[in-house]
Amino acid sequence: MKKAKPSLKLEVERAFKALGEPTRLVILRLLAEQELCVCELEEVMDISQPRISHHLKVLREAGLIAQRREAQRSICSLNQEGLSRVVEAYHAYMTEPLSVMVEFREMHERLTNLDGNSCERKSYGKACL
Amino acid sequence: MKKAKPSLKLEVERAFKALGEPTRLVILRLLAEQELCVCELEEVMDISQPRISHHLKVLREAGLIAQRREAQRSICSLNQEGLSRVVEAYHAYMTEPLSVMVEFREMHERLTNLDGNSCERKSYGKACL
DNA sequence: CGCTTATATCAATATTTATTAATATAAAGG
DNA sequence: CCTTTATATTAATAAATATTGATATAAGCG
Repeated sequence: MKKAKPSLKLEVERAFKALGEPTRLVILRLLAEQELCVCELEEVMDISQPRISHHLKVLREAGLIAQRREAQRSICSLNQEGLSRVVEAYHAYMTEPLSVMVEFREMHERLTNLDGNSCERKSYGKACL
Repeated sequence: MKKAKPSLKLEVERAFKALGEPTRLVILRLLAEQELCVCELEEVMDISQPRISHHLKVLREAGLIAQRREAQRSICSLNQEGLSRVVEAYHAYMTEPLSVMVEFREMHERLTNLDGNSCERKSYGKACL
């Protein structure tokens, strides 16, 4: 069976996490210049091959790049719509009603019930001294 | 003295890193509903106050939220242009010529000199057996 | 097939980041 | 001032992620 589609929130988190790492930002920027295979990235960036492969996997799973085989080589290319997809997902996440997102069920309830006395409720002890 | 403006790459990295974390994504989503002070976030999210403060700092430094004082309270609000700013910075990062970005100086050189023999150069030993 | 090239995966370690508990600071109010 | 409320900061710990070194897999070649 294929893996279930992650929630909007998880999808957004995964994409931004992939984008928020220096090595991966370099890979993306280089792929913006031209397609590169793994060993070329290795040579240009001067870092180890497993390290490249690891980051490529993260980027691929976030939908930011594509990889295809060509003989033994794995050719990497930038997914041009990558970021706009992420931005769309983020926008959907930010506008989807809280009542619709399961992970917000309880928080939505508490948010609705806010009465302006949140701080007072967290008394700092010494009450009975 | 004020701190120097970070490079485009660092700016982008910081913003995406701020966005790629589940607790912060919740804070952002709640602030999309309404302004909230720290203790309200604490109550709605049901997590500790220092934890909230820590994440607020990260979000603030990434330019994604604003905080203002009102009496003892610190009122947090979503920076509406936050994401578009980030997207613009990312776009600038991805299109700025490699020759212009200092951190790409050496990589740009090696990229230019790629000759299609990157893989062969990384011989796997046994050459002399 | 056996061999080489190219990439992927895995387990162990290092590094970074988040969380907690304790404490410090800031802002009223009596 | 002293006290309470609200938030921030700090040091210690826990958890997540990146890196490395070793090894496995995959694809062409003789």
